[in-house]
Amino acid sequence: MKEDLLEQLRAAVHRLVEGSGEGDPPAFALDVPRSADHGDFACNAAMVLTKRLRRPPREIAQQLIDTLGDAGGLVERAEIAGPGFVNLWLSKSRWQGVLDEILTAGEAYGRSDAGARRSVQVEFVSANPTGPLTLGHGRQAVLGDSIARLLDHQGFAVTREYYFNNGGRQMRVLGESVQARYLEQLGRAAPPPAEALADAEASWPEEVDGLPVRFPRDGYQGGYISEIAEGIRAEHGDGWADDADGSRFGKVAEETIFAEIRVTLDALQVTFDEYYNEKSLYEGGKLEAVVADLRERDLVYEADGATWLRSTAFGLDRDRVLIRSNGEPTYLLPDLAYHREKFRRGFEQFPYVKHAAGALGCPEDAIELVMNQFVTLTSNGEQVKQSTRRATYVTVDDLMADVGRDVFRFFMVQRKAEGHLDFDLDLAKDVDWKKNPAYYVQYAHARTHGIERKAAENGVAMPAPGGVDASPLQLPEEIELLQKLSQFPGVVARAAETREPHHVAYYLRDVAGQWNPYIQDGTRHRVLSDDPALSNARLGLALAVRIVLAAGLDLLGLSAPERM
RNA sequence: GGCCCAGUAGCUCAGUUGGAUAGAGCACUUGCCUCCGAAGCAAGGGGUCGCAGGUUCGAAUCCUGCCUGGGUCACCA
Repeated sequence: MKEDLLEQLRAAVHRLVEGSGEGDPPAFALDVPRSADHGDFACNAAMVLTKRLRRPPREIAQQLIDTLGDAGGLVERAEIAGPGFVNLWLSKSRWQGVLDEILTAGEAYGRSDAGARRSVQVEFVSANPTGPLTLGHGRQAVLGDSIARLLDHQGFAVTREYYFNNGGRQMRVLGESVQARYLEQLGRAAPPPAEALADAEASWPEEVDGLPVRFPRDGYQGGYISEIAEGIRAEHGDGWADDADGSRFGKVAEETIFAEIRVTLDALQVTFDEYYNEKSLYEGGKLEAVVADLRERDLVYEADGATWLRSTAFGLDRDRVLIRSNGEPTYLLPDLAYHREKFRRGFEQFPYVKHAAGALGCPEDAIELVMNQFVTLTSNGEQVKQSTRRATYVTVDDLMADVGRDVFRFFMVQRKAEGHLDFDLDLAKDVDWKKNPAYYVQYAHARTHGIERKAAENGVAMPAPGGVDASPLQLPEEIELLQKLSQFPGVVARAAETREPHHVAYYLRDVAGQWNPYIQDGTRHRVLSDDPALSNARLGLALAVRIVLAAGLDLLGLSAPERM
């Protein structure tokens, strides 16, 4: 609808500027005005053209209107307003036509082949298996999944990938943490003093009450570590007590934790096509190859026993360590190898959902970072730092147990990604989740089914696509509803392009915000009436609303219930 | 201190490729269930869009400076 009009306007503008000199006509906007008094659409072309045409905007506006005419039957009325806006009204029948367009397209309404099946990889969550998923991970999970759904909806061939790190220092510390708890449980080691644990700077005694303190300085303090140790004890008794290193413990811990992460993701209805293991990069000489290639380009040098990446050559602030002096690579090296592998696997674009950790100097435009800030927690009016290691966090499982998947997802996707998401723990307990916008939208959807059930009781069938005469839809609120529904394809396209699913969430709230009052005010416009033609048209409207709401909810990963 | 993000109603946030009178939810006040679903509807109060300049027909939106909050500046990831 809007595109058709825009095309007509472009043509009209083109005719106006003909012979006025060189260059393309300047860009102008066609917007849906806030106030209905300003038309179905408003165009600022006349004001934008003043400089070029050297005439007052209102004069140009009049000329534009004359040139545009009825724009091939689209425009019913045009007015000049304010400093030179051209306000345009489309005929009612145009808007009524939206109804059948939606019903005919059905589930496909709003879909697009803009992506042309190009392959896109969305990599997200990518939490290392060192503990349960926290709210921060949950936000990434929901955000990344919705972006993947949007891109798929817009015709891209999407691969969802979880890249995880189970090699290196982090996992070693994890294993040592479990081992220490295991030995503590067997009475062969002593836990570190509580006050030392609480203080990040404190030093630890070698032993307590004659027992060695085995828990590592930067160990993981969560209760789940002890549970894993108990599991090992239940299975192996004290058979692992004399292990010199923690690698066996680390393996068990990794497997246990990863299994739990997958259960959580499952509950969120977030799925992945691939779990890419950092360890696989250590094999087959991939890391060495990266270093060698970089060295060839003089981007690598040795200093202080470590191997450095000359990242200042890319204009970054400082150089980074690729391989530590103890021979262990930093995360950066496998990460570089990982991205190179991505290209080798043929992906063309990578919206790369990660924390705002900063790009690693990869110059390819194809790597996109969707940054999202941490979820901050407040309790008693104070900020609580989330830390897996120090076991100060709220898990996805905790919150989902309280509110369920749909509310969780809506809550997480409702705010744009780069903003902070502040989560008040105390408020969360008091909050009435039934007043959540997620329910509001789902309720609007369920009501379309309620009406269908009522119609069935009355022996009235739902209209079939292609067979709906929408002309009985004459009320302003009915036309406005159709206008709103007609915006869905544009909203989805923009959300996919900008990787901003929150636009969909707000749009759905708007649609529900028009539909719920419409249904409620049954005195003015009952869907089911004595007038068969009117009933049929309004049932068609209910179906159209249902199609759009269901499609939108699905893009956000929410269910579209038939009753609540 | 450098860089990044943010500052919009009491609270949480939309709106930012420049458009007309700045929006929503929550909270608060007042009404509404013999009526297609009250997880709802109607009405109401609530604002120096952090501050100050600048750009122009027009600025919450763009530019400059400043203030405030957060993040980040490791041989952690």
